[in-house]
Amino acid sequence: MNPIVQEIIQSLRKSGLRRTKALEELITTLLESKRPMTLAELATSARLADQCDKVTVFRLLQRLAEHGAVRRLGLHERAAYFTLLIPGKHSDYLICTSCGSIKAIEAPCPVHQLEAEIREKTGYRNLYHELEFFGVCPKCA
Amino acid sequence: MNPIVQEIIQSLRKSGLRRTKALEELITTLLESKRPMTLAELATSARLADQCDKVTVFRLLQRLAEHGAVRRLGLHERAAYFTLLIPGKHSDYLICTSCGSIKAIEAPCPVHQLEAEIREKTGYRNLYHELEFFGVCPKCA
DNA sequence: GTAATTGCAAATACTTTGCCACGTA
DNA sequence: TACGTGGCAAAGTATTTGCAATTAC
Repeated sequence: MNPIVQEIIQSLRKSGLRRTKALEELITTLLESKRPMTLAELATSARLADQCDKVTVFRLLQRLAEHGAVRRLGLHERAAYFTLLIPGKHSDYLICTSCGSIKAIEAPCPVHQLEAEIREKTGYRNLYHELEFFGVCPKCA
Repeated sequence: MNPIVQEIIQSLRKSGLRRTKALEELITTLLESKRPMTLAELATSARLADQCDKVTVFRLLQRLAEHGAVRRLGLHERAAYFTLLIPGKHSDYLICTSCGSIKAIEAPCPVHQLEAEIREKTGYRNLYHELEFFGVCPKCA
């Protein structure tokens, strides 16, 4: 099994979470995905569909978010999107408003400077940001 | 009545929308608000609560969004947020993850350069972005 | 054995649609 | 008059909770 998955689970176990098959598969699925996924997508994905109930995936995501292992994103859909939170990694996204495709943006994020300013000037704690670009992709146009 | 509201309604009338009291009050409310608002907030706001049904507000917002007069935002809540789209104006937001307060950020948006690059390199049309900062505000911390 | 985890069912929250009456132009 | 608009009720979609059974450690 993927050593990064092992590492994440190890860290979670210290917080009292138990190592279950569903947890393992969920983290693996999120890690393999190159974009955020919805609860419905996760629950019906190859690794999880026959593994456990949708509600279980929901509760796992909830716990993982509480422990800072995943982040819940907006991304403009009615359903919430989830992504693994890996220290040092950050993604902004490019989303097609027509077909809904989501791509991570390669370019370095231009927001860190402003984020630092806001942190200083406003005194907000645990600051992070979410940046998305919306438009109609070439295929749809 | 506010001349900007008049102007917006004029422009909408050219697209076939009719001037109704509810439309007027909705646009005025959105214009007066310094932050995006949810459907529920709008429907129960001073100007609209006794004016019309929630469903009517919903449909108005829908029409306005279709005609590019309002934009629907994510902002991480379960409910969608709406904001008037005024040419030349753009806001990024600072949101408290604890109390949910939303503030527009004064500083100039640092993303336009990247947005231009993406427009060129990817060929996406009608590109725009949404940028939010999340953190715990001083009051909540 | 104990506490975390799970499944299933049901409750909630928010959004969206249908249908017919009404108002604007 | 004609067609956009409004209200009310109901359906749809996504999320969240309750509780008893199960599993990890």
